[in-house]
Amino acid sequence: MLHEKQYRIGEFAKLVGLSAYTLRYYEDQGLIRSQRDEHGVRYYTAEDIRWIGFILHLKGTGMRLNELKRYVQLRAEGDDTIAERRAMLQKVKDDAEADIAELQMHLKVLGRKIDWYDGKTDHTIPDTESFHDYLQKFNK
Amino acid sequence: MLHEKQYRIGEFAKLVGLSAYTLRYYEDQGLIRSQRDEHGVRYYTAEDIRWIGFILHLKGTGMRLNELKRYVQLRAEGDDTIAERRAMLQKVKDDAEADIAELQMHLKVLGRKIDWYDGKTDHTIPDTESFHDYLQKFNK
DNA sequence: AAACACCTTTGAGTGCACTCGAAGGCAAGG
DNA sequence: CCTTGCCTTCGAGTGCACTCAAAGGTGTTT
Repeated sequence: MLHEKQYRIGEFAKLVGLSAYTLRYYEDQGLIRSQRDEHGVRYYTAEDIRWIGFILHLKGTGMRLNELKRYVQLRAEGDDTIAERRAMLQKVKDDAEADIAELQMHLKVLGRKIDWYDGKTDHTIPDTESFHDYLQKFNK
Repeated sequence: MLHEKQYRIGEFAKLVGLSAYTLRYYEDQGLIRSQRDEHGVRYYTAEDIRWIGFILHLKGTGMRLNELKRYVQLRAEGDDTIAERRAMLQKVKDDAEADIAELQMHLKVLGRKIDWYDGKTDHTIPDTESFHDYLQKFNK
């Protein structure tokens, strides 16, 4: 504990894959905190790595900075806000799952277009068959 | 054929779920074309609905307007560009699939955080166990 | 006659999340 | 002593894809 490694912003930035600019920006926005040495220089610890990691997971699922701010604020308010935080995450999760479903639907059509190109190229699909007609076959 | 329904921009916009502004913008960008009546007023047909539908699938998989422009341009150049178009679509598909994989990885953590909240709420996870510790259990 | 839907060009505004530079200053290391 | 890395505030710039308004026009419907 006493000797936990401390990272200054430059090193920390590389470690978490963000720029120092972005880390300061996130701090301004209230998403992260930093400790300061006797000269006011920021430093971070392993705990901060975990926290950034977590918020990057949230961001990665499509959560916006504003929501993230709200989440962080609730966290600071203590355990009474667990239900609300849980609900936020659930919504983000549901939304992301809906996004995936939609994406997969689009990908299906894209895949069929690729197949159609292949069919045209190797003449297993007649020259006269349009992609639209080809697509229709799957909607039965 | 002779009596195929023609849609003016307002009606067409509603039909495809875009604004008239956006349709004109897409036309400027060379993504779509429109026919004109004797007064210069745009009109669209069922064929245009299919085309917009297709480009919305492409956009939906993360293709950018610039790529879409390139794609449309290749299409206009004829069948010689099929290989290149196929390759574009394949790349977009691969990228989208990678995005989904990443998203699912983030969602996994998010789901575990939700479970952890539930565990805290119903006391099936000890008060002392941090989310980080809880998460570790799954990495074996 | 007015309202409505469309047309044109042009240019500005929006939202999000950074990203960077200026300007001025402190402290440690080679 | 000079470079490097950090600090501050502030404001501007970036990229993408729209989104809209201005200003002036045509043609159709009520």
